Order: sequence, then structure tokens, then C-alpha cells
Amino acid sequence: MDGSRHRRRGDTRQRIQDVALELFSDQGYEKTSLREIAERLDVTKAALYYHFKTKEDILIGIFGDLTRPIDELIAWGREQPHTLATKQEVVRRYSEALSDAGPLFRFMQENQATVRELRIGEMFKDRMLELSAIIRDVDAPLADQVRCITALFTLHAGMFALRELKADPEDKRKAVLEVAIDLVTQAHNGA
Amino acid sequence: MDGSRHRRRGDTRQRIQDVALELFSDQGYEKTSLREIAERLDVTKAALYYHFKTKEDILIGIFGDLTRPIDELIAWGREQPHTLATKQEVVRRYSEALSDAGPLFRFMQENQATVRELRIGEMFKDRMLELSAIIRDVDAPLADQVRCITALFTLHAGMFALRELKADPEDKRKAVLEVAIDLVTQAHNGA
Amino acid sequence: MDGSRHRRRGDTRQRIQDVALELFSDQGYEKTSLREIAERLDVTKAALYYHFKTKEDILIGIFGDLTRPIDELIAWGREQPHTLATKQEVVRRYSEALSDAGPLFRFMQENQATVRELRIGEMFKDRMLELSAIIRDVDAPLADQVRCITALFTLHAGMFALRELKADPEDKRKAVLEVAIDLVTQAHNGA
Amino acid sequence: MDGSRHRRRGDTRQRIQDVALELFSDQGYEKTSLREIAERLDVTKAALYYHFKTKEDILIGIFGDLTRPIDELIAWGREQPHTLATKQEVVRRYSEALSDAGPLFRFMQENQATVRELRIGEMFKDRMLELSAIIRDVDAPLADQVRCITALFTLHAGMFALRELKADPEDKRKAVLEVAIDLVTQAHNGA
DNA sequence: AATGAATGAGCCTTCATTCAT
DNA sequence: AATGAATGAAGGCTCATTCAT
Repeated sequence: MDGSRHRRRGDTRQRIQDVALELFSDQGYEKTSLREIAERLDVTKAALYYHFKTKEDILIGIFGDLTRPIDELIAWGREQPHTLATKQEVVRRYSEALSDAGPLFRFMQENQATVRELRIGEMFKDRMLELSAIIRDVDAPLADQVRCITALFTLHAGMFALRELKADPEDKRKAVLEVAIDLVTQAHNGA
Repeated sequence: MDGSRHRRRGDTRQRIQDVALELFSDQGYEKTSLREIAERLDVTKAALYYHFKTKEDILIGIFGDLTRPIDELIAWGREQPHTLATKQEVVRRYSEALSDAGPLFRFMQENQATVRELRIGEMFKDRMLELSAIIRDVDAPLADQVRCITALFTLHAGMFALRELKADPEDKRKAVLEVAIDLVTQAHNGA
Repeated sequence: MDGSRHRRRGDTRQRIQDVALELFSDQGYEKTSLREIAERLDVTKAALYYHFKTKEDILIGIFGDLTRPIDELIAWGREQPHTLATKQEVVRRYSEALSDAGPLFRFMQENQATVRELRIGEMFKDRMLELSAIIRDVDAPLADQVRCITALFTLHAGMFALRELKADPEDKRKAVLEVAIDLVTQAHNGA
Repeated sequence: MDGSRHRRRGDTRQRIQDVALELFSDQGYEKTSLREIAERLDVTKAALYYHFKTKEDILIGIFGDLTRPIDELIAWGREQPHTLATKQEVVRRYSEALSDAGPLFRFMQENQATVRELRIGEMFKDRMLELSAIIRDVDAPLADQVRCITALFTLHAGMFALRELKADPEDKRKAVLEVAIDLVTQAHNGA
């Protein structure tokens, strides 16, 4: 018992999300049709509608699932003092959280125009603002604020923007993290 | 005489590109239909096809037109010595070139998933690689290379990623430029 | 109960093929639009695409269905000895098979230019070659080979080319068959 | 003087017909667009409309030009006595006339569905009826009438239907002619 | 004798979605 | 938990044709 037929039971929802995320981040949201997702899963389009109300809902589901660690990070960060150590720790943890949700963030990064018009656009923006509020100092010089935002941005873009750079992925992640922490540190210490 | 009706003659091609760029960068490439472009110009869809062979061709036309200054910058940069001054100057000039082609780069940034599958994807990537080859040192530590790429990236994303930051646009542009030059400088001087 | 509404269920695929064949052979393939087919069936164009992947696929479906008897004839003919009796029998049976698939062959006959560029062009040619290989003697004088091919051709064209000839259809069919058998017989017996 | 620029003058009409016939008979009438014809001639579509009122008019022009010898043959045949010798001569001459207008007849043969709906459909049918009236005996047995029509038909189809038959084209033409004359002769002599 | 610019109609196809079963 | 059948809307594109110049 608990064979593959059983395991599949109740699994479909998750499998839809997995396949959808893969396709969305590979080809973009608009270019990925529900037909394509259904075919990959060997079910009918109608089956998708049993599990999700709309195409956008699939995305929202994915987002909700993969975003939880980041919500927790934000909650944690808010209660810490505004020290450099906190900021560095937030960046460090964020980098980790991102690497788990890699494809989702690649998707967000590469489909901003689309995302902006969907509900997750707002959700995402909210989280970014919260995060940057922890790292950034509202009264700091503009350039320092740019540094902080660039730090977050670099973490997001990191892996994909650096595709052309031949190097070990883990080394790249560390290098990106180093640059991000550096930026935040410089921002904290003033121009 | 020579009124607006006359001025319009021969202008259509340019007007198509203008409207198309506006819509593409506002709503994304896929979400912008040729019908929409045509309606805004008060011509038929078929008229667009008189001037451009495909939808993608419209984009290629825009890209070609707006990208010329950057091509010139690359040509110039290649012939300069690999000094810090050169690198800084390239970044400075690039920042200027970008501000002219603002909407196009916003479009590229926000529609990466789409762009990747179009021919301009390659064109764009080529230019990025050339530019980064001028700024970057292939033998430098990974983190420094990341700094250089982040610098370019920051210039691109600059204006749009900072939309939430309330400040004078020109001030923001300067702040972004400062951070970018800083990154290149740090990379040049070693970790 | 089990009224026409119910009978219609599951019938759609066949009904599409029927209407399509009628229109294709009346007006030609290119001149028949999917809109027209859909309207006749009182469904939407999209419904056609539920049942067939492309316009060409509709034709392929028809061809496959109506062509089976001919495939069987070819299979049978191949295993017979190369006698005159066999050849005559093949012609006789072919004439019968054709009269069932009348409209399809009229279509093939009258849309050769189109058919040649579609996949069924090849399929059709293959069958013709197989059939003629059974009837024809590769070493016979050219004129005799022409007789055999003309025989097949006459059967195809028969009904449509003779439209102007006022006579009972069944009589015409017999006359055509007689001429075809005659041609094959003459070819077999030598010039 | 009388250089190629001069020779081209007034030549365009003919060149249009030449290219059009080539394309029509290669790809079919519907599948050949005026754009394609214009491009091949390196003129604009509008230029075609200077010489011909419609697409169909181009075809009518071609038909009129290439069909003149056949009109003359019909006129000649009508005044001859209804002897076997006359019939054979008509077939012989028709075969010759056809070989000059090869591509046109290939076109007629392969685009019957289209041609039927155009004005040349009627023109063509008229000529066929006239010709067959010369060869055929209205009171003869049906099979003999079929023989006569098949004879004409064989001449038309001859070259294209026999494409698969590997042999010298001139030999094929002679073989086809032989079969056609044979058919007419058999018809004349009675079953 | 021919072009440049445009149109209106229509084409094949795809998509997200619905609903009875 | 999922399917089969279908829809309405729209999309990109092509075509024959027109007309002022």
C-alpha cells in the first residue's frame, strides 16, 4: 500500500504547481498554455480547473508556498534592532531563502511586465518594500539607499544574470552574497 | 499647406515604432496586440504589415534605432586602454545612452522571458558581453567580476527598480551612476 | 428518447468529415474555410480544433477512412499471380471501391495542385504506384504501360469528366469500366 | 538602341503572364499570390494592376494567348468530313498544340476545382465540347463515346500523370498519342 | 508605366474557460 | 477526482484590390 497510485492521490495539485513553475520560468507565463501543462501531466485541461480556479491561481498557489520562508524572515527581521549585524544576517538568510525558490524568482525577474498586472505583483512588491525597509535607512543619502536596493536586486538577478560567467554555481552564489553584503555594509557605514 | 496631414506621410513607420515601444514597455510584448497598436494610430492592422514583416520585426526596428549609440560606445571602448579611467568613462557614457533609450531598456528588463526567445535576445546579449568585456577583468576574483556585471545591471534596472523611492529622477540617476562607478572602481582596485 | 440530440453526441467528428468532404470537393480545399464548415454544422470553429489538429488533418482523416478498401485491394492484388484475369479483377474491384469514395476522388482529381503539397499527396501517389505496379508490366512497350495508367486514370476521372455526357450514371460507370478493362487487356496481350 | 531597356518596354505584360503561368502551374492558382508574382518580376503589386484588371484577368490573358492554335484546329475540324482520317488528324494536331501549351494544360488539369469557378472554366469546357463533337459520334455506343473522351483526356493528362514513368519525354508523347489515336480508331470502327 | 501606402475581409489557429457527466 | 465536448474572444498574418501621385 501507499504505492505510486496511492501516492499520486492528492498529489495532483502539487504536481500541477511543479510543472507549471517549470514551464512558466522556462518560457514565460503568457507563452505557457494550460494545454501544455495538462499534457505534461497527462491529464486534461479540465482537471486543472478542478484544482485551481484560474491560470493566475496556479501562480498564486506557487507563490504562497515558496514565499513562506521569506515571510518568516521578514517577521524576524522586523523585531531585531537596526544594527549592521542584523542587516547582514537578513541578507545572508535572504540569499538562502532565494536559492530554495530559485525558479520562482527567476520567473519573477524575467516576467515583470506580466507579473505587474497580476495579483502576485502586489504581493511581491509588498515583500520587497518590507525587506528593504529593514535593510535601508530612510534618511541615508540616496546613493546608500540605492546600494541597499541594488543588494537585494543583485541577489535576485544573481544566478541568471551571471549565466554567461563560467564558474561553479556555488562559488557564484558566494560571490554574489559577498557583493551584496558589501553593498549593505558600505551603505550602513555611510558614503 | 504641408499641414499635419502631409507631415504624416512617410512618418507612419516611425509612428508605429513609437506607439509600439510605448505599449510594449507598458504592458509587455505578448499582451500588446497589433490590433491595439493599429487602433492607436488609427490605421488598420494590415497597414502595420506594409511597414514591417512581422510583429517581431517592429521590435527589431526599434532596437536597431535606439541601440546605435551603444554600438558606438562599444566601438570606442574597445580601442581604449584597459585603465580605470576608461572603465569609469564607459559606465558614465553608458548611463547617458541608456537614459535616451529608457523605455526600451525597461522593456528588455521586464520582458526577459519573452526577449530571450526573440532575435533581439541574442543581439542584446552580445552587446552586454562586449560591454562587460571592456569593464571586467577575466582573471579578477569572481566577486569583482560580479561587481562589474552588477554595475551594468544596476544601470539598467536603476530607474524602474527604484520607482518606489521617492526622489527627484535626476538625483536618482546620479545616485545610480555613483554606485555603478563605485562598483567598477572597487573591482578594478581589487577586493 | 435517444433522440437526435443524443445521437449527435460523439458524432461530431464524423459529421465534420462529411461536411468537409462535401465542401472540399465542391469548392476546392483552399476555397473552403473552416468558418464555412463550422457554420454548416452549427458549431464554432474552435470545436473543429477539438476534433482535428489542423485543417489538413481533417482531410487526412477523410482519406484514411475512405481509402481502407483500396489498401485491402492492393494487399490482395499483390499476392495474386500476374495474370490477365488478376489484372481485370483488380480493375473491376477498383472501380467499385472508387464509386464508394466518389467525392473524395473527385476532390483528389480536381485539386491536384493543392493535394501535391499536402501529406495526402504522397499517400495517394504511393497507392497509385502500387496499383499500377500490379497492372502494368515494367518491360512492356511504353504504349502498353501508358494504356494501363490511362485505365486507372479513366476510372478516376470517369464520372466527372463525363458529366456533360447525358446518360444513366450506372450505364456510364459500366462503360468506363469496359474501356478500362479493354485497355488493360490490350496492354496485356501486347500492342 | 533597342537595348534591354527598350526591349523591356511593352514587354512587362508578357513577362507577367509568363511568370504567372509558371507559378500558377507549379503551386496552384490560389496558392500563388500577386505579391509573389510581383516580387519575381521585381515590380510592385500595383504594377500588375496597371496591366491587368484582376488576378483572374491575368489567367484569361494567358489562356487567350495559348489557346489560339486550338481554336484554329476546331475551326478546321468543323469543316472536314466526319471520317476516321479527320478524327485521327485532329487528335494528332491537338497533341501538337498541347505540347506548346504544356504548362497551361497542366495547370487546367491540376486546378479544376478552381478553374471551374473562374470564367476560363466555361471557355475551356466549350472548347472541349467542340473538340469532342468532332471526334465523337453522338449515336455511337456509350463505351465508344467514353473512348473518345478518354482519348482527349489522356492527351491532357499524359505528361503529368506519367511523371513517374521513367522514359524519354518525346517517346512518352508518342506513346500517349498512339494510345489516343487507337482509342479514337476503335471508337470509330465500333465496339 | 509604375509606385507607395493603405484597406477590408478573411484565414488558420490558440487560448482560458465552462459545464454536464 | 477528472473527462469530453464545446465556446467566445482574440491573435498574427496574408490577400486582392484601390488610388493619389
